[in-house]
Amino acid sequence: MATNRASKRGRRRTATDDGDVSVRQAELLVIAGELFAKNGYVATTVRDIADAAGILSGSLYHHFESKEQIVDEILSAYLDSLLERYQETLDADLGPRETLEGLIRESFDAVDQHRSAIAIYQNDRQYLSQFERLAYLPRAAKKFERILMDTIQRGVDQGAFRSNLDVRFVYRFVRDDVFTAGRWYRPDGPLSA
Amino acid sequence: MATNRASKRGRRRTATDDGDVSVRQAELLVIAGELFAKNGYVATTVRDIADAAGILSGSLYHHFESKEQIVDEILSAYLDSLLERYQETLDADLGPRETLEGLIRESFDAVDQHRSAIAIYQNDRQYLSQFERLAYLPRAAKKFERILMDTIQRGVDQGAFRSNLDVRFVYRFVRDDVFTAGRWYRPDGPLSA
DNA sequence: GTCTATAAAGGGATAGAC
DNA sequence: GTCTATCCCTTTATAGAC
Repeated sequence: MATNRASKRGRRRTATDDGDVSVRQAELLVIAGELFAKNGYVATTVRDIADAAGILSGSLYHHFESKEQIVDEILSAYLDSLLERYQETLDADLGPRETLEGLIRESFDAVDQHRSAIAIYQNDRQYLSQFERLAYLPRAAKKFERILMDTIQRGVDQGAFRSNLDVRFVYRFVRDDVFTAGRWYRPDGPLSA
Repeated sequence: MATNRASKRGRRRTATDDGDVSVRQAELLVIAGELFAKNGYVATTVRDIADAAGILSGSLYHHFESKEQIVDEILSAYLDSLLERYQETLDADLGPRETLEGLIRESFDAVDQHRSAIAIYQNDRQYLSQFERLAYLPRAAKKFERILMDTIQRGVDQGAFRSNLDVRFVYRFVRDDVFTAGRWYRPDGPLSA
């Protein structure tokens, strides 16, 4: 998914760029992310981003090839990181309850590092999916859904969770709560519903 | 709030218009609402709306004075209706638990009639609030928050709810679940958390 | 109530100087 | 790495014919 795309993608590199996103690019991504998260992708203009960064809009195109690339960098960084952590949790081969708790904890931890990305993902995913460059968004959503639902289903099958649980309902519950970015998260594990 | 504004507002009335939104206007509002809900307010152009309605964009301005008015009509209809139902529930003078259940039920019932409006309210509220015409949005949000939190607090004070309940947490929980439009609502009353 | 035609403003993006 | 200058396109909105 996004990782493959990133490596295929030909970024405009400068001499000081040793292979990853440059420091200046990273700064600009943070600024852009906050604006996208606050006002939405479409409502945020490249001029808004440049203004906030203290440069002119034309200068942005030294760092990024398009507005789409900017949001792409933000979202793929978030999704790649979260998926990687999910995979590690699954690879630990724990029981269903511990796995689910781990997945939820990873999701909540991501809130800190990727607050803007989560808001953008939540609000603009549907709109952004129309662009080929961001076509991985619905695929990522399905992937996360499958991981969570499989884990819940496994818990029901093995008797770790109540068998009358509506798996799809629990999934929605977990997803909505996790993605409601907030500061009220303590690692308890809300598994009752 | 929105009700006062609506009566103050001078709408462009036609001869067949007997005081409320005309049939054609209502049709157009449904079409516009679905587009706004799906793609967002900014990403939806007046041409998109006109196309979906089978007319040209200029013709829309026979029915509405601006794009802002269109979204205003959609959102104020939703908020006015919901607030009215909330008020009726409060006026019934029930106990805290029954009141809260009633409020939640009303919120869920509104999902059917105002599905588009809810999505718009959720996704574009912050952006739209910058327009004077829609400055009532944050005020409405605060009003609903106050009603729900007062009810919960009353329940804690009177011993109807557990006293170690974090009132603000329960409020967020209720709000997020209510506003997650879905088809999985049966009137149970999730008061445990 | 809709269409034609168009005005006025703002959007993303580019080329080349510095 | 940023600025100047500008192109081209899309957007909202209007005026008047039908």
